[in-house]
Amino acid sequence: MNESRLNLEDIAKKAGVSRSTVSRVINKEPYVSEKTRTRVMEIIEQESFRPNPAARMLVTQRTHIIGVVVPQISNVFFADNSYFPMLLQGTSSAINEHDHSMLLWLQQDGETRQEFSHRIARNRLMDGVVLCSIVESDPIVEAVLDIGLPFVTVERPLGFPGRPLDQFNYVTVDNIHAASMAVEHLIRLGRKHIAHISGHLAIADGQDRLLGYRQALTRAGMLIDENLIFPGFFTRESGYRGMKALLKHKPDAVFAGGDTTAQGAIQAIHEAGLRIPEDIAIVGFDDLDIATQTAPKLTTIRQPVQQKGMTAVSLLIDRIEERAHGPQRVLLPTELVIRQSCGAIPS
Amino acid sequence: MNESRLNLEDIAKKAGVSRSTVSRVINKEPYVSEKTRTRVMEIIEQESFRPNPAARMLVTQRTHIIGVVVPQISNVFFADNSYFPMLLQGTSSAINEHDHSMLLWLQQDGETRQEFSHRIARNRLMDGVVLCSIVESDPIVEAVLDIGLPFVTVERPLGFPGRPLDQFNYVTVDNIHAASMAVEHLIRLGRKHIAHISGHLAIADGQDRLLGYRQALTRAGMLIDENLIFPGFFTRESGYRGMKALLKHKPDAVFAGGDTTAQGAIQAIHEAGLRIPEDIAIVGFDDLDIATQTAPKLTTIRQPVQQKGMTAVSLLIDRIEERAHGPQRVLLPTELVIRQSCGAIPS
DNA sequence: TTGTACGCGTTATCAC
DNA sequence: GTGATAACGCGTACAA
Repeated sequence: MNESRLNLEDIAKKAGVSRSTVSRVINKEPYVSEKTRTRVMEIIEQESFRPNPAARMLVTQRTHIIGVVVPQISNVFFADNSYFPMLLQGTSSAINEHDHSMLLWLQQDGETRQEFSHRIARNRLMDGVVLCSIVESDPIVEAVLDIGLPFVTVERPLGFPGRPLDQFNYVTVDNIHAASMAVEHLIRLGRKHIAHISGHLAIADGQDRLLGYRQALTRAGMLIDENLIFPGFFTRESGYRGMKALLKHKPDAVFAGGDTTAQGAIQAIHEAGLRIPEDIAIVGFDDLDIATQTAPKLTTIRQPVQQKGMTAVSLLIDRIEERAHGPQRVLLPTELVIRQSCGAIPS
Repeated sequence: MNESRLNLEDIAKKAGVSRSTVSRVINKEPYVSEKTRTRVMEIIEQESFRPNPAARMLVTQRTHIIGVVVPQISNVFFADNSYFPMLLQGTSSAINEHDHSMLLWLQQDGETRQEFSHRIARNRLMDGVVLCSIVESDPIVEAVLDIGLPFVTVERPLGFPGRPLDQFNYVTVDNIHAASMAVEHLIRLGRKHIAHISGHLAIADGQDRLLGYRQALTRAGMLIDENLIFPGFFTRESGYRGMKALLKHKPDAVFAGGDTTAQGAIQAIHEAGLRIPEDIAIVGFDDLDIATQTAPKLTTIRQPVQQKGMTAVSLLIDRIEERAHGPQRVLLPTELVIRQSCGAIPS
């Protein structure tokens, strides 16, 4: 909102019609003659008039603003990988497509999740929010539920005691199945001691990938050695530390919960003087940019991160505009991308 | 804006006062007795009432929304490095501190800069914008100038024909001096054939770093070999290609326009079977996370990216609230961070 | 098909 | 100190 600008009344005067007619034209309502419509349009164009959004919000009770909430789980946003920038590209694209605007919420250093959720809930500017990296009993989810703000999570929601889980809308990938695919690839290649550096286990993605790892081993009749499971945080650093710890137990393969984690693990493997894939094979998850920049290039599970963002926004706007009612869940496809880190020949 | 909520009138009724008094309390205005103030405050707290921002905007002509505009120069945002996430952390933090909200604008794939600038200018939700990666005669800058939207650039602005440059507010670092520091470091270590892979030369940061490179060589009495200058784009890929091209001319050192660029260059150097720093020394710029993840670790120029974002927001809000009038320029400090990529012993 | 009149929830300007 | 009341700019029944 800057300086003094024209309003509906001014345009109406210039066009020789009433304010309501101009309003009808702008909102593409019926019952306006072609003649007046074009005349009004011309003036609007010529003055490059845009209705005052605040006035509009006030009367329609809609802001056309979508919030995107990014909690700071272990600094993943601002330094560790490109997952969130890609997700934002996705949400931004869809939000733009729907003629909305994107309000971005980043958790601050030293701000608790509780405080963060308060900050979001106090703001009344949004028609709905996209939530990611949610954890069990997440205060952010509780807060938006409390104030009745429509939301979609980019993640399977975890337990929320006392909350009807069937009202949650979300978009994600089948992490369990995808993780199984990764581990089965390693099994197929003859690996016997397959380790796992998990993602953040407070997050569904992390939990489900661990579960998929377990299932794949079990299905193959292999024993699960708890020593070969290291709980990480989706970060490079936890991948590095995890691998260092795992090396004591002589794994011949690792499934990392994310590409960034894999990157850290690769560094640890190299520092130990071991070769990839000869001594240790490794599979990642996400297929971020870095997957093609490691040496050797990383075999990984590709998930459509941008599309997750886009879909989340679509679901959200459908809900806001009440085009959709029941719970909406979308599972996007994943794909095993074979590169050089497992010794399989890329077909 | 969700469902039916309470308004000033409701609170007033519960407190047994008038709407105006409640308004005064909320806006911390004087001329309210302590007694009524606390009573009203209690009710506000208890009902967790928040004034309707739309109504507020309508009358105050202020939205308390700051836009942050990120053009997509060679995909830098969503895949190539952590510069923008860090910048966003900075803006977000300051915006939050000032009780504003952050509207994020990302240029879309396939969207021209012209279209992007239109999309931004059409939106009337912002009190001001932070602009980055601006180029010469940038349509985005032209657009915000045209509509009179307050803005601050995170970059020294380039020529804008017919525009009074002295009205531009910006925050940046002294790129020329910083680049000189980097090159002088290489000279001090005895390097004779120092190459430069530049950043994007349409952007001031890119231009100024190149200039600093030239100045340092000249001051040292060294000849400038144009063959040793490769025009890049701040991306890893341009660093990789640039280094491949430069290797033909046998440089013994490289100053890269950014850490990501340096990362690409390092890869090319290694692939050529050369050693760092023995055969080629390399200095980067930014001191991003990746600077400590290359092998060897990267000597680089540190610039305070988050602080750039924070400062930009402060300047902007000062301008919006008319606390500041003249042009405001802030130069943040840089620092040479010596690691292992030049052969100097970190002191 | 068009115009009138009211309401959305605040802040600001007056009186008192 | 406090309370009416007029804006702010738009959408929308309702009347014409």
